[in-house]
Amino acid sequence: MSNIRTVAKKAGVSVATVSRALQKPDVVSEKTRKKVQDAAKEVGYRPNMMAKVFRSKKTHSVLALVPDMSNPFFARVISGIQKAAKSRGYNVILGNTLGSADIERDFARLLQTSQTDGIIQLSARYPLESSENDSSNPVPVPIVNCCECVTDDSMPTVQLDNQAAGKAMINHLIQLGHSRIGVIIGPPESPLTVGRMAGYKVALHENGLEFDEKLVTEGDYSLNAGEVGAKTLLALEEAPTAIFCFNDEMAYGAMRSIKEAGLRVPGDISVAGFDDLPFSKYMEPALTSVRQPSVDFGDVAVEMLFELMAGNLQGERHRQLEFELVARASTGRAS
Amino acid sequence: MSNIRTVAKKAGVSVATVSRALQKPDVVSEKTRKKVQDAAKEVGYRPNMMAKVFRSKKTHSVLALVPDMSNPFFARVISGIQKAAKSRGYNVILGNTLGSADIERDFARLLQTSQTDGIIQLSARYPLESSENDSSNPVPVPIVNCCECVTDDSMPTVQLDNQAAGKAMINHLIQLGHSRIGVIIGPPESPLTVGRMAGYKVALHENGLEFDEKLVTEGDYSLNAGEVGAKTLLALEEAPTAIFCFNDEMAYGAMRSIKEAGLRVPGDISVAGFDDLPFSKYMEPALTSVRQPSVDFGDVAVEMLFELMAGNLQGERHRQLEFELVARASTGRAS
DNA sequence: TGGTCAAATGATAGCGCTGTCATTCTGTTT
DNA sequence: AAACAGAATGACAGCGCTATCATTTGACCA
Repeated sequence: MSNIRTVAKKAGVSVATVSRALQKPDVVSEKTRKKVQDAAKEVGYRPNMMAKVFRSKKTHSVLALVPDMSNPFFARVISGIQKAAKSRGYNVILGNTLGSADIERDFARLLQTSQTDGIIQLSARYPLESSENDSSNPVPVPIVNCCECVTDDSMPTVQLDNQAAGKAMINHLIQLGHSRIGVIIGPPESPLTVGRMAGYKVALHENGLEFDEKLVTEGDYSLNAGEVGAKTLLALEEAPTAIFCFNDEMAYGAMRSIKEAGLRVPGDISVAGFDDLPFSKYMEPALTSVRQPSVDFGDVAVEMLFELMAGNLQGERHRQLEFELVARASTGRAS
Repeated sequence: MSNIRTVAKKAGVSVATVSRALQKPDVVSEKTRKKVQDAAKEVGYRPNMMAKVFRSKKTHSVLALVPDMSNPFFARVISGIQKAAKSRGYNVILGNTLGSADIERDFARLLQTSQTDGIIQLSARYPLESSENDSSNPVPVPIVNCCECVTDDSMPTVQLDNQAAGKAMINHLIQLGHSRIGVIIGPPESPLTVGRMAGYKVALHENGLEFDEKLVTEGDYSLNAGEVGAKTLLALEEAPTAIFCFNDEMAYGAMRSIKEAGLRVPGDISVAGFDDLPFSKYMEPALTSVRQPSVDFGDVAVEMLFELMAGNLQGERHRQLEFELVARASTGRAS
């Protein structure tokens, strides 16, 4: 393996000049630059990036912490992250945490051991031990939260206005004449769930409707959870005429249960989701949902992370992206 | 940031001993080990992994090259890769190539610049320039192909017997009485497509059926491609009574087109997919498909890659995983 | 021609760690 | 007690590169 010294010898210049010619071409004369480039090509020089990383203390990589890679929504966010990172010459290290705080911490340690320059966290937790979050630390820890909000206000986030989104969807259903609206929520402690639930309650309240706790079922965002949740809601004495699921996959599962029970969507019961996955408009009937700008999430998160890493996070610490209510055939007038 | 020297000083030993105490605890006495560990904790020592990587020439990371992250099948394979890698103390760098050979090469260069120890390639191409594939190179380049096969026989692969799988599905349809079976294939040059098509033809031939080129449509594995492909097939003078899509997403799209045309699945036309995504059994009707052991793919690929990196790839260069035909409601007797 | 200044280049230290080899310590055997 | 083996530790070079500072070169003008 040829190194920088080989090239220097070949080109008849110093190693420093080789380094400069290759890293900041504008500070060497055109003649030497050419000489160095030719020499490099001739000896098949490939810079040892690890040496560079070691010396320059920049790994040029970011860590993406994601609870579940095979969740299509996250997959899309990640692909946005990766694209944005790549365009800045950065690599993405994948941290599939399976929702475990231990695994998260484990991965986050990559930051402390100089293996990554920053972290984008897709779940609601601050991934480092709190001792590391020491506010006495003058340098901000380069971590950005994406899609989820965190209670810890100091952590920069890019997120949706989940309350507004929840409210918008419930309003949509109320306008269609529904008054008993079931919800299949995510983990109750998640800020995301809390936000959407708040929107749910506000919308009910503003329309003079009572909140009924029995209409709230908990799920884990899986197809199966939607199936089970819908069954639970259908079994109620006063079953809802509409079900709002906190992600599309649960909505798919819910629709399955409803059809199995011999009911029609939306004839007998309306179903709405959240995320608006590409598949949702292919559902039968096509699913009403709240579109999240998944790829943009990745984009903005990377942008914020870079500002943070550069030490000049300008503007909002908490940025909000726009959602869009996409009304399709799965929601209709209350029967 | 405290370094190894700080710890050495604190513990009253040499830096070499600190390194040993932390990296290979069994070669130092229990007393010093304890001393070092305490000192390390006291000064908050975090080893600089980049220095270690640089020095030891092992990045402890592998690159996963994937054409499309948001394809659920790939997402699952990747999550298998990441899990297997992590269990060996390795990180996964994500290379979303969007199918572009240039981007692939770009990423693959991480190998040549010592930024990664090995590559798992999820598409059919050899990612490096062919000059790098020089067989005169005594050290095998640590690249494993996963899910796709490659024509280049020298590249280790883990794959399905696509021909057998294609044949099995066609046989299933023939047994149901279908004789005009449409297919929506992937990129025609892909070995994966070639294999499944070969199975298609063999099954036809063995059952005394004619191959009709008009029944073959090309797609790009997207929902939309399935939709378009099915429309094309339905518009044929002699439309097929069954459609076999080379992945599940295209099957979802196809089912949509069929229903839109006022036909029923499987009453008027049967539909089958490939991959058996978790969602497929939630489809209405539930989709008949070929199950691929997606997570296992990742597992085995990592295992092979490690053997390769250790320089002792034992056993088969081309490993095969078992598929399973999952017959569900979307395929039925020919009308 | 000589002086001045900026541009270009060279020389060199050292990033934090590990691998190698030399040295010291420990316990056992004669 | 001497001899010795093996375990434990120390000393130190150096991985390939970049950052820093020193030096040289070249352009320009008085």
